[in-house]
Amino acid sequence: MSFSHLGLSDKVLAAVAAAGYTSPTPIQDQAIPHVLARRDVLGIAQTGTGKTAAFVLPMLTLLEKGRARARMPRTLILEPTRELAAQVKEQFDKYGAGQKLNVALLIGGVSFGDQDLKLTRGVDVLIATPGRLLDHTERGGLLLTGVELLVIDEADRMLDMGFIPDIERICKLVPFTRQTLFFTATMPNEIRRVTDTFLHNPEKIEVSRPATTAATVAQSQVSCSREPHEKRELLRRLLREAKELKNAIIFCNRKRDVAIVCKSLQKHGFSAGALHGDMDQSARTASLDQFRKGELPLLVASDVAARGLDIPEVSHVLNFDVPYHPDDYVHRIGRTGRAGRTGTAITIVCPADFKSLAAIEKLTGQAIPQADLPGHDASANEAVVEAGAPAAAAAGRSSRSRSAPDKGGESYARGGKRESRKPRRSGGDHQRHEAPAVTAAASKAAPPPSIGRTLAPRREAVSEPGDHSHLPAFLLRPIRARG
DNA sequence: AAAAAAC
Repeated sequence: MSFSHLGLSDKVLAAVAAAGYTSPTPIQDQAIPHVLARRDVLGIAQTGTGKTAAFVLPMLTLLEKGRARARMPRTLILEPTRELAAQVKEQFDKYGAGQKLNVALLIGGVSFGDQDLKLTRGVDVLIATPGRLLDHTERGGLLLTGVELLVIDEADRMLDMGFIPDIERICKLVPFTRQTLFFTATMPNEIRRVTDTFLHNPEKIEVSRPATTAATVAQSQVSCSREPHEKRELLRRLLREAKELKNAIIFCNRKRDVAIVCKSLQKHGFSAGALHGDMDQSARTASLDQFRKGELPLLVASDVAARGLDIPEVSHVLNFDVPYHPDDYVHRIGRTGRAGRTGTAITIVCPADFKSLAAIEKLTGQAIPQADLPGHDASANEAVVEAGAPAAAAAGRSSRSRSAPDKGGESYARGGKRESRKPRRSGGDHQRHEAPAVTAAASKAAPPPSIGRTLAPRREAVSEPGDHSHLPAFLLRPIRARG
């Protein structure tokens, strides 16, 4: 199988070959001919399936003809986060280097004026997050009446983030006759409503969900008390003792904890950077760039980094917190073990997390084994297993089927009020549906109860701040870098 | 519960 039969132009084929790709992924193979035939496409695909190139490559071929007019972009791509938007732009820069294309990025957090200037010069490809795009249209600096092709990417995530009303507004600003490419990982009712309204006789392409969690990722959990201080200490131990750690993303549930954990690691001599949505855009970009280049081995991040970001060669994912929503776990650990490489995912679990953990094990259909950490006090975890086992068993009786991708359907069905930008994801909806039996391991017999034991005794410090004797050199902070 | 996204 090669790219040559898909109908791409010679220029694009040359760029693909130069990038070292020889065979298309299933979504590329199926979508590209339809895009080139100017059909609408509904692509149901996860990130990591080669989805971006599935629209970038044919768009480059289509854009070889024609020229952009001032303030009237020819194509428009909508992305849920700034980082994803920037990542798509990189793909255009990479594969479109041989073409004189004007590609503009309209995202928040950066200068409005520069973007406006670029729009006046005419753009072939406009890549945007919804808020900033609407800002430009409302100020009159941007006309969407010349858009020939519209891409809506990560639609279900936009739904989670409350962007659907914005998407609908934007869809009404582009010509009715445009071509639309629509990508989503799942099809909840609210998304189905959007596709029914805005797609014309779409070609539906569904690529098999990559096994929810890649087999190349070794998963484990480590118990801990909920004391932030002890969690940070455990995190340091995990980093020190991790095998074959090259670099790691450390996920926290809250932005403030991202900042705290990052600072703490730095204080203890680790070379770490932070990434969350309250940082200014230049700092976000800087952290991500340094991490990608390998200059920064540790990235402490919120779920802004959980989905879609392409960071090759992440050896470890560490969940400082168990994510609230099981899908987020799958996305987080999907940052490692990519492209057939091996990866390691370790999750720190406190007693209060048993529900979230049971939901994760049910979603992935596999129990997460305890990490082997000699001397680590597991007493805090006995409460977890004890409380978690009945929950997992109950889940086996009444949970949803994983073959039904439109999870939480009814919870999305109502609403649609413009002013409500709140996510409508209903927590705990997994309790209401039915599902396959939970794995044997997850429902294994619970150990004897240890009632009332929620806090592990304070462990002896593994090392004092400033004692970096066991820390590999590359994990150390360079002297007087990054205050 | 939290995060994300416009000034």
